[in-house]
Amino acid sequence: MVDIKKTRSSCGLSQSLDIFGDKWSLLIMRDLVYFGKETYGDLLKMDEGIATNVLADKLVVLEKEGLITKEIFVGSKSKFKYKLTQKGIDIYPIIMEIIFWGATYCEVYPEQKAIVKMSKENRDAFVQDIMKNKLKELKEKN
Amino acid sequence: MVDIKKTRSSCGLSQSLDIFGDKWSLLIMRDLVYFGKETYGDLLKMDEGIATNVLADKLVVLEKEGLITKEIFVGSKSKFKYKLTQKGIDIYPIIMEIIFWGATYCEVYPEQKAIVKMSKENRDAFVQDIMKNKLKELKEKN
DNA sequence: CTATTTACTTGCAAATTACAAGTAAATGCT
DNA sequence: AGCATTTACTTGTAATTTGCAAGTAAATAG
Repeated sequence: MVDIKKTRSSCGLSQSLDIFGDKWSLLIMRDLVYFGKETYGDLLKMDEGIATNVLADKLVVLEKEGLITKEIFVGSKSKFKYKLTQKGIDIYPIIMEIIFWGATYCEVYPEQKAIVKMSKENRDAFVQDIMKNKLKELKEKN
Repeated sequence: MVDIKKTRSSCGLSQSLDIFGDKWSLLIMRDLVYFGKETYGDLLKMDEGIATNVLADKLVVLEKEGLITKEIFVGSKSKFKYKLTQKGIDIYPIIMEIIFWGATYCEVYPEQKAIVKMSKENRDAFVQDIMKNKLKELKEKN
């Protein structure tokens, strides 16, 4: 059985939304990029309370789409480590842009508002800094 | 009956995704911002083929969330005009960032790839230019 | 005055998400 | 060695969302 990927159109927006256009994927990516989470258990503890089966499903999709990789923890056979690929790291500017919007129009916690204010003043430097760090981690391939 | 909005967390990302984190909302916004569509019928014709009930539902949500307004067409009683608010226009940088990502990682049509390449070279100017135009339209309140 | 356009609503099937519980291998503790 | 716990899930079922086809009702067009 060939698994044909049905794209709704050849617009980059719709194709992207076919991958991460849901209520959970970007939150998972946020926790991986921003909060440095690495395991299923860590992700499960996210503030928003994701269901176990939804997390498991999304991780499979994100891996299949090449945004993350799954590898065995060194020294432990029962633990897996989810890591971002370059493709996954590149999602970060999108997340940041949404957080910027949210800081203006939603009632977010003051801490986030402050971070946003600070980072907006030098948007590119901020975004690129975090991405560079993630990329370095990725290349260190530990 | 008070309609309590249940937010999953006080993070701007999750709250934003509660509003437009689905497969359709941003495509509707794209057509309004980018392709200058204004009516239900125009939106229904989008390339991705949205179902009539889904479009109707999403328009209600987007209006309730203050991203768009609905007004009667001047000179026609059976037509409605959907227009972006400032809050809606501010979604544009998010859409653009996703299109940028899509241009790198999805198989988008060449035309879009070219536009992205051009606009990436001067990202801020490009995004702000479109937003300024939309804002001008909004303020002309015709 | 009939046909078409415009903006939907309705009904029902299919897919996705939510919630609770269970499982199975690995590890930690005594 | 043996039992409890951790880790990473799977399974089942209910609720919600989406997809598709059809219908409707007011307004306009010929």
